Amino acid sequence: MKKVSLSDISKELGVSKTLVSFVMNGRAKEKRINDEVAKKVLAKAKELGYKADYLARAMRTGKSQTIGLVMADISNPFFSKLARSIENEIAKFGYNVIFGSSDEDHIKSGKLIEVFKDKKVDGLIICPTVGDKNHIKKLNKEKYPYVLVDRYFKEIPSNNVMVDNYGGSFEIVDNQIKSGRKKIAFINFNVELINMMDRFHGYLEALKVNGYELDNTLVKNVSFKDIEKETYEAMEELLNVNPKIDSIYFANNRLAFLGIKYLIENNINDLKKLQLSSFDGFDFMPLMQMHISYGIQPIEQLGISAVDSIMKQINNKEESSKHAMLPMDLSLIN
Amino acid sequence: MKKVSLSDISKELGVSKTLVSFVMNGRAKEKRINDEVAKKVLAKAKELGYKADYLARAMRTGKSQTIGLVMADISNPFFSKLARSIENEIAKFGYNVIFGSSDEDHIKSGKLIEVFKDKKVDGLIICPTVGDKNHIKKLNKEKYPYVLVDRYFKEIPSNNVMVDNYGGSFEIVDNQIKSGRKKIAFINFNVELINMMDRFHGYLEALKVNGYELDNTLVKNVSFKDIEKETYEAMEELLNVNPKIDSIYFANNRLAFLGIKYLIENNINDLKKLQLSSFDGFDFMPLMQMHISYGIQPIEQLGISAVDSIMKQINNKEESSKHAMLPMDLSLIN
DNA sequence: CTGAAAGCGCTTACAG
DNA sequence: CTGAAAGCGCTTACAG
Repeated sequence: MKKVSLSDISKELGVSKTLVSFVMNGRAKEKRINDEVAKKVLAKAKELGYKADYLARAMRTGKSQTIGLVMADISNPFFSKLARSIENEIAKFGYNVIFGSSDEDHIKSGKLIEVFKDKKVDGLIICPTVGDKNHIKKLNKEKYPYVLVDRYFKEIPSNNVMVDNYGGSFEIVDNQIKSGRKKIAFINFNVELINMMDRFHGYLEALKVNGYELDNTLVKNVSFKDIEKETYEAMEELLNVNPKIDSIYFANNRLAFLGIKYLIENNINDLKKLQLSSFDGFDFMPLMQMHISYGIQPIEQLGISAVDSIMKQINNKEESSKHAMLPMDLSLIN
Repeated sequence: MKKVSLSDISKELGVSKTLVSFVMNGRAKEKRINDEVAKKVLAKAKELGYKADYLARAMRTGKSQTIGLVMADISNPFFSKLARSIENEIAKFGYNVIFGSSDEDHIKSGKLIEVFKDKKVDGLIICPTVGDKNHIKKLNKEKYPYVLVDRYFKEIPSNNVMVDNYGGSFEIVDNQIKSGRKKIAFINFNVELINMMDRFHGYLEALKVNGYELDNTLVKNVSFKDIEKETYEAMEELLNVNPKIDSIYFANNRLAFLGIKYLIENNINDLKKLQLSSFDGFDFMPLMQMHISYGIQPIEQLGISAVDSIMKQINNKEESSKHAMLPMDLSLIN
């Protein structure tokens, strides 16, 4: 089963490669090629099992029908669901996706971006890390099609698709307050990711609107690398130093998972005394010992919007710097 | 920042493209190129910011430095963790991975395999679906590098990396019996995936070894597509028809999740009466209301072994049809 | 309506 | 030790 090329067809039929190429690319009408000839070409192509060589075409046209997806960690459910949504949506355009995980390390994400560009992806979908500013600036300068997902930089113009972190966070905390909680602790990451900052600001605003003072001893920031240890430490400090805490709000599901793990391991499970909430959840949250309020991120829509943006850019239909924001869904417990 | 090509360097330096190519590919010594000349080339390449065009090279050499990963569903934690393991491991060889989800549909997986081959991936890592036999046979015939993961076909030779489904399943059920359970129900998928069949056989063997009779009313098989509804139905039938059931064993974590959801929604949570076990788990299983015994699949090792196999094949170091089997880890509750 | 030819940026057999 | 040249399989401006 040796490779069939354009020239095999052209030779067998005694026509030029040009003609065959036009026909195979569906440009027969446009190029006003004789119907009979076009049919013959198509038939012969089928007979020989011709399939255009992807690499040759990609090299010539500069289009690879592939996009690159750079995110923090494909094994994290948020990202794997996002990846799936992107896969499904972009398949509609005949595209595939090549992916890489940065672990929130901008050295890694920078390398991934470069490699994917080398591999001539037609566009990039990126969940940028804090240090990715320069990479984004570079993409802007090169006018390389890309869209940021889940995070962006206020000071750098970009196409991006975001979740309403601020609004969702506000609602969750506001609900805690409305259900009578007085001392609401907050555990977040100690990085300057805009999505995490916005969640903090939502927390602040909910306090303010309800006439609560911010108590800095109630706010803990843990590092991404040492998340297990530091979350445990944060829980311990919160509960020991401040025994009046009656609610803990986790900035994401991983933190919530670890926090709940701590509580269960330490037999702290009186939900009347201590209520829990999390910015986003896992499927299993409703099945746990510790009931918890949580937000539901519109992950599928996030992927759809990202693909929409990148495909518009690839087809030159979109101006740059479009900021999209999707609302959160909430599962609240009183 | 226009593209710098080989010939740019060769022109500037007055040497041939051949020479530049050799130097850039680290074959200077081998080709016994003058050290001075080689250094000059390297310096000029650096000065100009030369980077070999990936597509041109790939077209010429037929190597894309990319592998294709075909699995059931990237958003399923098992597969997303596997994807991550593969990503990490293959990065060590300078490779990237392009992925696609088949949803256990062999039409989809067949298409993915074809597309990835079109895109000239150097190898494929595949979690095959039941209907993929012909696709695998075709790959065998073409001698295309691939390795099966998590499933394989007994009647078709292949390189594959498996988990010890039979042994792990045996241990789990044996543990239930040893802890005094008399009527152990089993919920599985109704498909002929070898991994699921092996889990069933492990269940059978544990019964047999302990002198239990197989009671067919205790075994339920649900479909992949209608999993939620059918798992609920299975749970209902099991518990109503057979009130003496004192243990339910789920063939995978998704089934366990749904089964537990059913139990919680129906307030059935007396673990003394009804014990639970699952072939594989989720991180959160220890945190749930319903305690459950579960196996822990060596996912990371699965990815590492798969990459090992595929890279050996790509580098022509491995004969075909190597069957690897990795042991399960268990988290058992009495 | 159709074709000869150039070119994308590499690699490599061949020649000296 | 080095180079001229062919070729991978396409696409497309140009010419008629």
